[in-house]
Amino acid sequence: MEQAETVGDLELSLGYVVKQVHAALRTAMDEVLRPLELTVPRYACLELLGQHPGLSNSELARHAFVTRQSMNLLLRRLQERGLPARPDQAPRGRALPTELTEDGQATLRKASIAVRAVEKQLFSPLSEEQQHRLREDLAARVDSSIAI
Amino acid sequence: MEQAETVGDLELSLGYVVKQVHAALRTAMDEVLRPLELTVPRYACLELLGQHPGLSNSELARHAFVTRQSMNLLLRRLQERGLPARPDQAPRGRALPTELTEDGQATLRKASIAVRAVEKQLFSPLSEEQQHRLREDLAARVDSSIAI
DNA sequence: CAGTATATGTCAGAATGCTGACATGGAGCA
DNA sequence: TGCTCCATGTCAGCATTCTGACATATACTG
Repeated sequence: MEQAETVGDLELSLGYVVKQVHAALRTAMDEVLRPLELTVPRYACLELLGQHPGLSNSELARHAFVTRQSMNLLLRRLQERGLPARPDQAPRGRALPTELTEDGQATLRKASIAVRAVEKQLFSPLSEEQQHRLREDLAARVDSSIAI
Repeated sequence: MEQAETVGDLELSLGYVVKQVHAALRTAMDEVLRPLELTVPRYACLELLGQHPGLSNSELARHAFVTRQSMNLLLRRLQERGLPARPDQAPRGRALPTELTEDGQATLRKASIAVRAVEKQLFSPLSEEQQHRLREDLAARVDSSIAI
C-alpha cells in the first residue's frame, strides 16, 4: 500500500505547486500593474472586456473568478475612472452590457503588454514545447464548460 | 512576426489557465474544509506545522503565501481553538516556535485526507505520468529558494 | 563598544472579497 | 393568463487580507 491518503510532502503535492506558481504570478503582476493603478482583478476585468465587448457584470465575475457583488463594486470604481462604460438601462433583461472606452482600451494595451512580459519571463525556464504541453495538461482538467 | 506582445487570447495564456486551475482547486478545497471549520489558509497553516513542527509565524506566512500580519491573526484564532500552541516567551530572538496540539493533529489528519481526495479527483483526468510531468514542469519554474 | 542592518511580532486603519438578502426582468409551464 | 423558477443588479454587514508603522532581539561592522 504505497498510495498515501493524506496530502503528504507538500512539495510533492500538485495543489501546492499550483499555488506556488499562482502566488508568484500574482505578485509579479501586481508589481507591474501598480504604475497603472490596476490590480489583478481590475486588469482581468479590462482584459475580458477587451476580448469580449458587451459582457455583463455577472459574466465578468464568473470569468474573473470573483462573486458578482465584488465585480459590481470593482466595475463601478473603474467606471468612475472612465475606463469601461455601461448603459443606464438594460437593452434586454437586467444585464448591462459593458464596453471599454477609448481610455480603457489604451490602459488595457499598456497593461496587457506588461502582463505578457511577466508571463513570458516567469515561464522562461520552460522550453516552448514544455509550455505548450503544460497549457494542454492544465487545460485538460479545466471544465471547458466555463468557456465564453 | 507571429509573437504577440499583448496577452492575446486568454484561453491560450498560461497565466489564465493557472488561475483557472487554482480557482477550481480553491473552491473545491473550501467546500470540503467547511465542515471542519477550516479555510484554505487555516488548513495550510496546520499542514505546514504538521510537516515542519516549530515553524515561526513569519515562516508560516511565507510558505502559506500571506503576509505575516495575516498569519498572525489567523494563528491566534486557531490558538483560541486549541489547535496549535506557542510558548509565551521566545527561546531565542523573537520568533515563537509553533507546534500542533493533539487536537490540532487530529483535525489536520481529517483535513488532509479530505484535501488529498479533492486533489486526486481534480487531477484525475490526467494520467499518472502526466501528473508527474505537470508537477515537474511547474516546479521547474518555482524558485526553489523558497524550499523549507 | 556603539551604530547599523535585518528579522520578528504586533497594532491600527483601509481596501477587498464574501455571504445573505431583496427587487426586477425573462423563460417555461399549468 | 398566472405561477414558478432562474439570472441579474444591488444593498448591507462581516471576515479576511493588505499596507504602514513601531518596538524588540540578533547579527554584523567600524
